[in-house]
Amino acid sequence: MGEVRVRIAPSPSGNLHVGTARTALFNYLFAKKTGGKFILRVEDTDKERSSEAYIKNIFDSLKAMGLNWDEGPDVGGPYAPYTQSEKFDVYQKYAKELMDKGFAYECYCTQDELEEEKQTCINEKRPHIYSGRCRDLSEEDKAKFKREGRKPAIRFKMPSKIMKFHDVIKGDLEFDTSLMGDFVIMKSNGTPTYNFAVVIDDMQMAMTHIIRGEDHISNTPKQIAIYEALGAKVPEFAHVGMILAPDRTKLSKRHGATAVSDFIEQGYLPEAFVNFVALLGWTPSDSVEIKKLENIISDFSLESISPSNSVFEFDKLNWMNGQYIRSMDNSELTRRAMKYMEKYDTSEYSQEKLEEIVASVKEPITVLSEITDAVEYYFGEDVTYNVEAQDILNLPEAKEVLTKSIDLVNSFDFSDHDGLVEKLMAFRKSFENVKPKTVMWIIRAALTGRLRGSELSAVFTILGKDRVLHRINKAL
RNA sequence: AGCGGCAUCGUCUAGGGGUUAGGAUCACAGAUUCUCAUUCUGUUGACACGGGUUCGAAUCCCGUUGCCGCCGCCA
Repeated sequence: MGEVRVRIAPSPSGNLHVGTARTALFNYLFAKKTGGKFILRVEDTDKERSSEAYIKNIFDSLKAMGLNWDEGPDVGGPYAPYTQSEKFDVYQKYAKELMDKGFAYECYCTQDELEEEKQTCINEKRPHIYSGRCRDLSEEDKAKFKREGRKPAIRFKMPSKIMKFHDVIKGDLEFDTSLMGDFVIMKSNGTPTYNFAVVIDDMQMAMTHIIRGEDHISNTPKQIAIYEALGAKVPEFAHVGMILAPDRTKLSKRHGATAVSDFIEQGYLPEAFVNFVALLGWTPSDSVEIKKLENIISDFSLESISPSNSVFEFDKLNWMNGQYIRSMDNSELTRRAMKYMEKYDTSEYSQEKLEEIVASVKEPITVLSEITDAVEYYFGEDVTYNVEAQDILNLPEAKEVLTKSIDLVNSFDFSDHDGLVEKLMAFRKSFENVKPKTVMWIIRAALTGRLRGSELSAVFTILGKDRVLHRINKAL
């Protein structure tokens, strides 16, 4: 077998979808594993629904996930162009070839006629298949239709037979193509339909394996028929199950995020996202689930992908993202967290201090966007107290604790963190009738306005003596 | 309606004629503790149903059911 060539062929009619992202990932993994090429092709034959903004989103998302392509619209390659709208003439050429060889014919049916035919089938409870009434149109008929101003579409003559093919993931598949009817390959406006354009491109671009969602299984016999009519080599197929929302319907806007960029925007790390998505259908052989892309590559195989659909649940994604956040080094984490701290004046802190802040709040965080709220009390002179904090500060013992804590703070050497912790630990146990935990709560409430957050020692050192005293006095 | 695919804890999955049906996540409990959390330990929880083949079926076969997909001059 020669070099493996696989592709991801998104249609730029929306941002990069989670399902497309996973298909891209599997293609990428397979290419890297086999030393082959991963190609990006833009399927924008439907001009109305395609846009530049979506193309950019798709490219950016793929790059963010680390799925870099060897050939594509931007980087070029030996089979350029990699954008379908730039090669309409090519499809026309092949459509003509198919007509010349008798594999295709012009169809002058109007939308209304087609619709009527379909309704009849439905009423008679027959499968709705195009009748093929234009198969044997005479030249006079054609001329007549043309005079009426009708523009022909081109249909492929679907041979009637039992078509069998092997799918790397699903196994042996069998279809009765007599149930499919002659389908359109060129629309009357001169542009190709999906089923035709993919085949032409995959053939021209010498794809060896077609790895895609199982929503394309039923299209496969049609595509194979075109390959055969063209005398081209049929590639291997591998159909991956669908990704479903928790309610087991198709993942859509109403379930929240569906685009990779939505997830990144919310603060999911692209590397965590890729890792999670890989686990939808693929399992590491050593059962270590947290794995970098390069380690997944060596362990990957197409055959081991699960044939069934999988439900996309946030629980595990959140857990995994938290794992990535906690294991990331602080300077990198801070760099990525900056955009979630834009509402604050971060200039009051040095880079080093900012890293301390981020490090001190990162533990409970599952998505980066939670940083915004988590660091709130590190900015500004005063804090606002939430309900829990108010209750604690209203405790009768609060006044005593806070008053005494002023002496404690005055005794601190803010440059000696260990010493500070030692004094703090002693302080919390120094009350006879106030529990250590409550002592800490009172101070925490005064300094941060809440009962949860960074370790208190970190709050002290980051805030600094002046602001600590200010907040204690304010609380008093 | 027809055609195709799929079916193991709630979810992601391992396994694939004889297993205490394994792991991860979630939930719950305990331990640790500068609050919450993290971390650690433990617990609950599954082979869709009915036939068949077999000494033996969750595993193979058939059927049923359920879910998903396709039946477009969308991709």
